[in-house]
Amino acid sequence: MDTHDLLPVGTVAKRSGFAASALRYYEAQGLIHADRNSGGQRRFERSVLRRLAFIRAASNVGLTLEEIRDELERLPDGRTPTKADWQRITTHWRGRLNDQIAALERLRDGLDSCIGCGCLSLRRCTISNPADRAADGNGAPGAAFLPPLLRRPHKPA
Amino acid sequence: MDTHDLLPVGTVAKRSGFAASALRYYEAQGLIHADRNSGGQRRFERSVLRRLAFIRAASNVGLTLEEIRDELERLPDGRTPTKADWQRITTHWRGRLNDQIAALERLRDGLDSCIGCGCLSLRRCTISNPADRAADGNGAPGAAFLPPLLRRPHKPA
DNA sequence: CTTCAAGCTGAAGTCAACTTGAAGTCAAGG
DNA sequence: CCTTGACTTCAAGTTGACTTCAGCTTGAAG
Repeated sequence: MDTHDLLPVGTVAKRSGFAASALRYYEAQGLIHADRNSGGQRRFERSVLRRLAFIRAASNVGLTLEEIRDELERLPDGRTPTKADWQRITTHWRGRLNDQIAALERLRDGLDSCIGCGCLSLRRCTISNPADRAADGNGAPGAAFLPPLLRRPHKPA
Repeated sequence: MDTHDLLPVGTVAKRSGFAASALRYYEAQGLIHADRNSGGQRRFERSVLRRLAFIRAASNVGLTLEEIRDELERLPDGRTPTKADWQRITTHWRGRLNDQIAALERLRDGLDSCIGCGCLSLRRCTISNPADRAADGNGAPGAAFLPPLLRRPHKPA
């Protein structure tokens, strides 16, 4: 309908919910592509909106931009994912979400089991020591190690 | 057994699993306290280990250091939490974990419902638009908004 | 007494994912 | 033609939780 179906950055920003600065950043990082008009301004194809939806979904799932770029690069340029692509991807994502959920549940359940005990024992407490490591036998409170639990703050406005 | 039961920073680091630099940082941020010996070196009371366990637990649950400090400040200085303290705290934490778990489950279930559809519709897809906002009626793909899902990366070694 | 690991401070660096700012260009309406 | 708002680039700033560095001091062992 427009000049040639190409959208300037502000329009893409409004329609995608990303700030224009984020779109420029994504372009610089190679996650999205933009043509330029004669004056050097970005002109996005409409398919970028779908790509941005993918980016947001992936980032909601907790992937870093680098991982997202990798995943996008495995798709032929600009192609809409096929059913097979999409199954591979969602399988990956679902695994990740399940890991995160499981880690949180372990934490929460450890919390429940601790209610009222007030222990916070460094070597026994599931909350300060979720993965049940650090039970070295030398009497001293064992070191507590971190689980690679969560990803990304994602603080919007 | 030692001079007066006071631990230097390296020992606390080893026993707590935190790096010495992190301990100095926590002291600077007011999360833990250290006395000084005649030469100006930190000497920690053993109770700091329990406090550090608390800090690690809280940070595993996803609290920021600021929130942790607030929570610690609500306890009389250095006191081991009473049963009541601990119940209040774990209730708070459990709520937070449940929120996070629920958010992830919504995401995962949306993912399941999308398998094979390959849609990634900006206005319909639960993954790119988890909170089901952005259904403005004007034909254009609606903006996708972020849920305030997760906290803190927590990337150890 | 020597030695050197361990400690000290304060400033600066790191990481991710952007945002903000400055200074200038482009495009569309009147 | 002029104005205004959208756009450009590149550099620097932001946040949280630390780590690293430089340069110096302390303290325990031999």
